[in-house]
Amino acid sequence: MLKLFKDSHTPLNAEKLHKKMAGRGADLATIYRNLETFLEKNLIRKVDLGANFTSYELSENHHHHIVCKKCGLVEDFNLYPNKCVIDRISKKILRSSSYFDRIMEHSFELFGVCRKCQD
Amino acid sequence: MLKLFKDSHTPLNAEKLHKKMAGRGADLATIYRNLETFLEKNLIRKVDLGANFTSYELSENHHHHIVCKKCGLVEDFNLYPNKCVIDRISKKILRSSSYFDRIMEHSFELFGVCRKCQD
DNA sequence: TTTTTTGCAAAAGGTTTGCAACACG
DNA sequence: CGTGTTGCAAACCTTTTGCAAAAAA
Repeated sequence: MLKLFKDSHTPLNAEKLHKKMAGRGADLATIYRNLETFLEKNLIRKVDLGANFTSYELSENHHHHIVCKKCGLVEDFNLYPNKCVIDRISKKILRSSSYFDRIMEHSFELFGVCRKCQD
Repeated sequence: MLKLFKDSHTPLNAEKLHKKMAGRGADLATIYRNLETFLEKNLIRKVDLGANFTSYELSENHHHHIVCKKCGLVEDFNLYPNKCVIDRISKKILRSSSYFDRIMEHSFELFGVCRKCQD
């Protein structure tokens, strides 16, 4: 199942994984249980692309996404390789926070309309 | 219902709105329908705080949140008033994008553990 | 044999929808 | 009246859970 993630260039959700595994019979319940396990081991992380379901992707190679609101096209981006823009900003924000002194994760995705859908 | 949003310092979800309206009988279905209407009019926007439900807040006064992963405490932040940090970054990202030349929205939330829960 | 993982079916939880009753212009 | 809004109940969809069968150790 982790291989499916490696072979995919976009985040996957349970449904997509299920389809990709069709034949080698992996039940949806099993998929969800495996996802849970991978999350605990920090092998994957949740990605919210604005849909009514959760997607997942490998934790390695941290990056973010631009999502087309019409067709769902997903493009990765990573301004500075090996160093997330948000980390620098997070530190600044943390200094001005009244209740937190530790940040562990962040969500950051852009939503627009891709060139194809624009026309 | 919009007043409830104005009176709240945190994003609200359908369930919370329902409770706050208890007595003046607003059905959950009605609440969801109203939320949908407000979204279309851009009066409110969706906020994903990592839970299994969607929260909403007024569109005015754009800002983002730090969420405690343990107790759910939400703190707003806004590094530069009236000017979202992300907008500047978005432009840079857009320049390096192969498929997009327009971005309309973004998600950006931080997740950590608040001081109280840290102990 | 003991432990862990799987499939199936049922349940759960949030959200949406159909429809008839109601409110409003 | 005619249009739009509400409540209720049922439906929907994603995700979770119980349990017994199957696989692995």
